[in-house]
Amino acid sequence: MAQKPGIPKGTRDFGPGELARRYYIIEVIREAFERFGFQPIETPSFENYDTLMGKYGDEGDRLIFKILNSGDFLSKVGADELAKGDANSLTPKISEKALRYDLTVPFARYVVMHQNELDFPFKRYQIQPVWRADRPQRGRFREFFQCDADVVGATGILQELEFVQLYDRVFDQLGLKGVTIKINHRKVLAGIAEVIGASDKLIDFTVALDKLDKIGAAGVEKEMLGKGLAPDAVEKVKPLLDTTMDAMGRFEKLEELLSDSEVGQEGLADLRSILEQTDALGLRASTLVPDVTLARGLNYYTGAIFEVAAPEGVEMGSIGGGGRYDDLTGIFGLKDLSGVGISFGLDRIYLVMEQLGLFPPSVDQQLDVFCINFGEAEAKAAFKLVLNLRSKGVRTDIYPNAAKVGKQFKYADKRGVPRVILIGDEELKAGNFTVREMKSGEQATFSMAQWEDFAAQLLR
RNA sequence: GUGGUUGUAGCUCAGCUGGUUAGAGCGCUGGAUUGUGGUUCCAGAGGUCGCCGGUUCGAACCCGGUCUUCCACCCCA
Repeated sequence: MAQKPGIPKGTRDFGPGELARRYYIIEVIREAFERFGFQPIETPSFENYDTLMGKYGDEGDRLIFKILNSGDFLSKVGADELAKGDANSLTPKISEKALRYDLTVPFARYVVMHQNELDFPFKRYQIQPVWRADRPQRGRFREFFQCDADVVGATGILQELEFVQLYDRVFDQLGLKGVTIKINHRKVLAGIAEVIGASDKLIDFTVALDKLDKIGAAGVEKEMLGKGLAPDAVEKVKPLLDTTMDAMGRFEKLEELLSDSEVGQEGLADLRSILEQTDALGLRASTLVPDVTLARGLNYYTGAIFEVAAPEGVEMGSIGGGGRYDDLTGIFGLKDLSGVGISFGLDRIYLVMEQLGLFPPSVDQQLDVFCINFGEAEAKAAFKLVLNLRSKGVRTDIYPNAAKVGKQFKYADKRGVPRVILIGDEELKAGNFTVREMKSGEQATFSMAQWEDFAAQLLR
């Protein structure tokens, strides 16, 4: 009895057409990473359970895929414990491994484990899949690729400036215009919380603030009150919730509000200087915008926070994010090592580019020449020519058997080949090959001896 | 994890208040055309109606469960 095949929800197969486009994006990102001096690393797809758990907050823990122990996974569980049915205390006993949830925490683990081999500041990039046990939606998958660049062991905002430029270079190369790079600062958020006397509720406060776009000022106020923030504290935040004001306007309000907060001032100084210097350096495809409501990665970011929004009119969550974490390696025992990094969401960038029709046609053309097979003797000569063309870097293929010519042409057409070579008995006798341009239907005949000229012409 | 939604041919979808043999377009295969694709014409193949169970004389259609899709939360690339 054959079973019906399927793949787990939130996962996808990729066909040749999709992969050509994905590789194109990856190549642009990779080239940019290397141009900016980052070095590649890879880490295992699964880590020890304890390495990942507790690093992303309660919500994050829930979304981590746990791997069931091999063999008798119940051997360490007592009968009474099993009967209790408490999943939280049971899980660590039956699972010692978990699928990578992001690339940042594994990187921190890598840095700590290899600290004696690394030259600091260490700049690495990493392009690998990560897994989250989330409920899928458009642009949200349970298996997806992140493309991360981080530097550890470097302080000073030159790094932040560099990451903004890196984002911009990639989006410019991809032809993705109108991207917004939003920036905020963890110390600014801490400053606001301090000024309004809600330092102990920092996370609740920022999570609520982050929803301004979605639920509006009234919704944010309601959520803050619901989370137990004092009414007069919420009142003080109100000026920041004025959605009629643009980003810079709200930024100025912020400067007023934070005049008495030392942390707040530190954050503002960073932000101001990143904004000013970026302004002076210029950006090609994107805009850098301060956004007080931006709050993410609260469990480890300590300085600047980035989030990248797709161009206006495209319905898509963030296509990138990042920030500075002063003590990420601290949890693994290596203190006082500052890190900053950003991430590109490959799968979402793909969807945005698809929607905007930004893939160049050349990406979809994966074969330069296709050779028709007319029979044994003809194919022998043809195959020689095919190998010659391939040796020069021309992407060439030949039909494996002497099927009907019409069928072979149809196949060539499906593969999107721009030109077809014909070597039938006429050409074979004369020592020629005929080239048909599929689009125009024009045909030209070359002498076999001219194959190098023909190849050179294609590669121009 | 919560609430909702979707599932019929390879793809996009029809299918009436439950009624006989479940349809269309595109695609696919073959032929018209044994050295010429993308146009045209002709013929053909392809479905346990997501899966399991229930109600009924009778279920693609109604009910329950389950899986899947998409959406809103939560959170996030």
